[in-house]
Amino acid sequence: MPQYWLMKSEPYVYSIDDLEEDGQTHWDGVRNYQARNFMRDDMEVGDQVLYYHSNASPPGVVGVAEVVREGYPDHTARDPDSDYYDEKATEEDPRWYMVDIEFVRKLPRMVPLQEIKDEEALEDMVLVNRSRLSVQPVEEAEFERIVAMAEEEAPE
DNA sequence: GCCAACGTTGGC
DNA sequence: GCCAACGTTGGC
Repeated sequence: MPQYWLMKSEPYVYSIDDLEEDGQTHWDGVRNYQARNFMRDDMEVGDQVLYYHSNASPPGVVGVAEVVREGYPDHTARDPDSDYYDEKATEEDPRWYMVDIEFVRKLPRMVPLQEIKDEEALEDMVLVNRSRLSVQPVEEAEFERIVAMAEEEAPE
């Protein structure tokens, strides 16, 4: 049984189209402990990911990806030239981790954050209640509901 | 561009 | 270990 997640990316930095073009990518640059722990400890190959565009207008879920490599050290933390460099990261204690994800598909339409907020079945989503977390768990029913919403017409 | 929410840092 | 200051995220 796969688990379900939501991962945020700013489309100007790395969009679903970029992921489609690349096929797969390292999810580097996460510098939040809670998000790191999910990647390091909980994500498994085959898990399904809702791909979310943050800082977009409107923000929302745009596609699906899949975990293809489980947590391993984020090498950008030890690269002084990287924007994500962290002097406290060492080989023995890498401090930051990433996973690899693969493009699965774009949804037929974006499901905007506002629609997610308006949907009663989604009121417990982490996205709605703790908006800052960039890697977060999603219930299977929530995942399926959002995918179903993308198959439907946008509400008036 | 503003600013609220919230996570992290560092002085004590 | 508390908590004020500070920095970042991300919606609007």
